[in-house]
Parts: sequence; structure tokens; C-alpha cells
Amino acid sequence: MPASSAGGSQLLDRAALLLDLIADGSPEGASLKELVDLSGLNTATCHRILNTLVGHRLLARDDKRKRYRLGAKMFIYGARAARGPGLISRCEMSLARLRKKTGETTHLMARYNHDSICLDRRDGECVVQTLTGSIGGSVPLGAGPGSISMLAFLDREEQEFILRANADRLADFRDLPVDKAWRLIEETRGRGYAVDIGELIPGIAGVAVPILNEAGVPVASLGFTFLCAKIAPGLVENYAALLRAEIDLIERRN
Amino acid sequence: MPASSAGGSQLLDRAALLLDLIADGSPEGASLKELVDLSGLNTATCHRILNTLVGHRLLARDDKRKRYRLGAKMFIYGARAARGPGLISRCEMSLARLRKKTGETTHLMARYNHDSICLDRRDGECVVQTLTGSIGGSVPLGAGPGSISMLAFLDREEQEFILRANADRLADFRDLPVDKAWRLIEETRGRGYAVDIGELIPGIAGVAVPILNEAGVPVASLGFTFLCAKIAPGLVENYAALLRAEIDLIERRN
DNA sequence: ATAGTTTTATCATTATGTGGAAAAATCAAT
DNA sequence: ATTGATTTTTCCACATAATGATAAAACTAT
Repeated sequence: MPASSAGGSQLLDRAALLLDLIADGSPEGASLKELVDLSGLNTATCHRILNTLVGHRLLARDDKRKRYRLGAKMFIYGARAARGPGLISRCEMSLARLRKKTGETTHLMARYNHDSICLDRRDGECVVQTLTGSIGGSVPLGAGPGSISMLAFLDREEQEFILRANADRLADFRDLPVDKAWRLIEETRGRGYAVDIGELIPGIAGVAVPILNEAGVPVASLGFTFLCAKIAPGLVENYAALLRAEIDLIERRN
Repeated sequence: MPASSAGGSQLLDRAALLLDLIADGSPEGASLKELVDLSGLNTATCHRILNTLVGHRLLARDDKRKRYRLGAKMFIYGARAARGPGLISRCEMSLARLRKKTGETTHLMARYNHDSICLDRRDGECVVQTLTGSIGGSVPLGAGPGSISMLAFLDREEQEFILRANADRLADFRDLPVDKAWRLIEETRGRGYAVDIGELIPGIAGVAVPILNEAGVPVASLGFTFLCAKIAPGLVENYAALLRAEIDLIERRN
């Protein structure tokens, strides 16, 4: 986890590092010892920072098991952040329209470290299994069309770095070999959007188009998940065009 | 905003204060000047802290307008916190079951400062207008059954404090006089659950039951929102019993 | 251009956070 | 229960890291 070295203030940097470690760890939380080992901080310092964060409810502590996990305030901040003029609220209308037009499950994924995270989603008429599950779910970058569509438009160098880092997790996740990811990246670059037809979850298909920021770097993606059985000639292309149109609207509003 | 005075480390306390101020402010964000005025911090200090937080993406900065708002990482943390063994995931099944049994819009509200926040929700068969809107929406404590059900089971002292603090906002929000809130609190304490039938939003009714923590303090509530037209003898009582049953399950799992 | 406001950068000073070390608390095994 | 190992918590002298007065730079408005 490249814990962003924001040359700022030591204490804050350390607190941010701990938050990251806890967020990236098991949802059951982490013990002081674990965090000391992971962060390399002095035990006393670590303890003090953690407890201050608990005091502010940025972290919560399971008193019985003495484990630290993300606190109640994170719900609030997360929810508030989503209401602000960020990606989620900018995509809200698009998700609703796309769901309405097609009746399919629609989602907004974002890149975070080496993962792709589901930020928002609208369930379709028929319930389909998705890779990420509901809001907040994540998959390693490289798995699934939402994730591939972002990966495909990064620098070659960054792609290599991420795929190398994720190789094990991808294999672990769904027996995905890295060279398959490379093939999908190539195809996606050519087409402009990513497609998966029953390769990851039998019977389930997905299409996704990346959202680029002002600098042209992919930060998120919009996509559909639906049943392979629904596929008819031109359907995938049609879905991709719908996504593209919404993203043009979103990107224009930068 | 009683910015929790966790006798910890100065810098962290200040950072937490700034996060709170930004989270509670407009979703458009706050300028340095505004934050300096609100926090009482020295300009340079404030600036330094804010920029460190931006570096860690806990805050984001609109470079054009120079305004600070909650950052991308808050999405992530919020989403992760929701997946952890916290309230949201513990209530997930309950919300789903309640929605399935009744077909009504179901929601989980939590207390945060003097507000009641929507943490999660399942939309019902027919779309109904709700006070809080979608996930993340908030109302002043005292407005709506979800909020009243929590307020009703707090200490007298705390109730008084909160209602006094919220008086203006309640009046502003939906012309709610404080004495009406007191009446509702009394009724709710007697019944064990809160009810509103078309008083806040014409034609819309709500029932809510509080969730207490180990110490017996209300931390959240589970509720239904539905059309007044649906009401038949015994329906409200029935809904309350369904909520009660789910909450018994949730509280037992502490 | 000019004045007023807001945001950044600088830097000597010291209040603040640090970490070693030791005390409590907790756990594991007999 | 008793002991010993591990983990968490408290304490405090010390030095470093954060502070805030001040000044420079960047905007805004006139």
C-alpha cells in the first residue's frame, strides 16, 4: 500500500497511515500489535494516535477484543462526501437514467490503489450476481469490465506496475492469469469500452466505459451487468453507446 | 457543533475539528478564511493542516474556487466502514427482510450530534417521499419518527439540551414547535415506538423503533415509510412489532 | 493601476509529541 | 491456582516537530 507520502506534518501523516492500514485490513479490525508491526511506529506513539482517533470516533474500538476498526464518523463522512459535488452525485442522474432506459443493473466504480471499488449502484429488474457485491465492495484492478475499462487507459508503466502487484490476488480471486488481463486491455483500448461475456461469472455479462478526469486519467467507470441470455446482435454496442453518452455529459461538467 | 474534546494530541484534535466543520458545512466546501473563523485556529496552522489532509485525500480541494471539501478517501472509508461489523452490516439482513415482508420503504437511521442521519435504506414498491432523502441525508433530531424514536429514550437532560439547540432548525425545517416534539416524545416513551401519520409530509406515514447499545442508549433506529392511504386497523401496530422483532435480533448480537 | 482580501511561504521559538522503559492487564499452558 | 509470555497502557525527560507572527504572493474588485 503506497501510503501517500504527503510531506506534511508527521503526526497527521502517521494518523493517515494508520487509517489506511485499518481500512485495508480485515473488517474485523486490527490489534495494536498488528498496527505497530505494519506501520513501524513506536508502540506508545501508535497507541496514543489510535486512542485519539477513537476519541474522535474516526476509529472504533472493540473493547472486548481490543481491536481497532473504522469508526461511526466514517459512515457520516462517507455519506456526506457522496452528497457533495463529487463523482457520486454527479453520476446519480446518469445511473438512474441508464437503469430506466435498459432495466439493467448499473454501477459506478472508482479506482483506489490497486482496487476497483463500487461507489454506487442501481439494481436492475432481475437480480444478477456481480463481482463487487453492493456499494463499497472491491475487486483487484484487472478483474471485471469496470476495472479493465479503467486499467486500459492508464500509462503502460502504471498498468505493468499494477498488474505485477495484483498478479497473485487475481489468480487467487478467479484464476485470472495476467496475460489474459493484457489481452482484455488491448481489446478495450481498441474498442473504447470493456466487455465480459460470462467469463468471470458464468451466465453474467458486463459492459463498462471509463470516466476520465481533466488530465485524461481514468478515475472511475460506468457499467452494466446483465444476463448473457439477454444478448442479441448489437445489444452490447448499444449499451456501450448509452454509457458513452452519459459519460460525455459527466465529463463536460468538470 | 460540540467538537468532541478528546484530550489527545493537539494536532489531531485540530484536524478532527476541521474535518467536522467541513463535513457539517455546505457540500460546496469551505474556504480557508471560513474555516479559520469557525475554528479559531491561526491561519497558517489551519492552512498547513488542511493541505496535509488534502495530501492524504481525506479532503479534496477545488483548485479553481479554493474550497475544501471531503475527499475521495472518505467514500472509501465510509464504504469500508459499512462492510465491517458495524451497524449497517448488522442491519442489512433486517432491512431486506422487512422490505420483503411488507413491501414498504425501510430505513436505518443513526444519531450524529444533533442530527439523525440515514445510514441505509431499501426502497419499497411504491416510491414515497421521505424526510431524509437517500443514504446520507439528515434531519435535525426531533423531526420524523426515526429521529423521535431515538430522542425519546435519551436522558431528560440530553433531550432538553438537544431540543433547545435544535429549536430554530426545527421551526425552520417544517414549522415544528418544540412542544410538539415533547408531546411526541411522551407518546413514544409510552408506546415504545414512534409514529407519524401525515403530519410532516401530507399523505406520508412512518413508524420507527429505536436500537439501543449495550448501555441502553439509543444509537440508531429502524423504520418504515409508507402511504397514509394504506393504513388499516392494526397495521401500524403490526409494523412496529415487525421492527421490534428484528431489533431484538440485532441487539442480541452485541 | 490601486487598494483590499485571501492564500502561501518563511522561520525563530517553544510547546508539543516522542519513545524508552516499566507497570498493568490479558492470555496460554501446566 | 501459578507461572511465564504477550500485549496493552501509563509515565516522563527530552528534542524534535508543530506553531504563529510576519511577510510575500495571488486574487478580486474598482
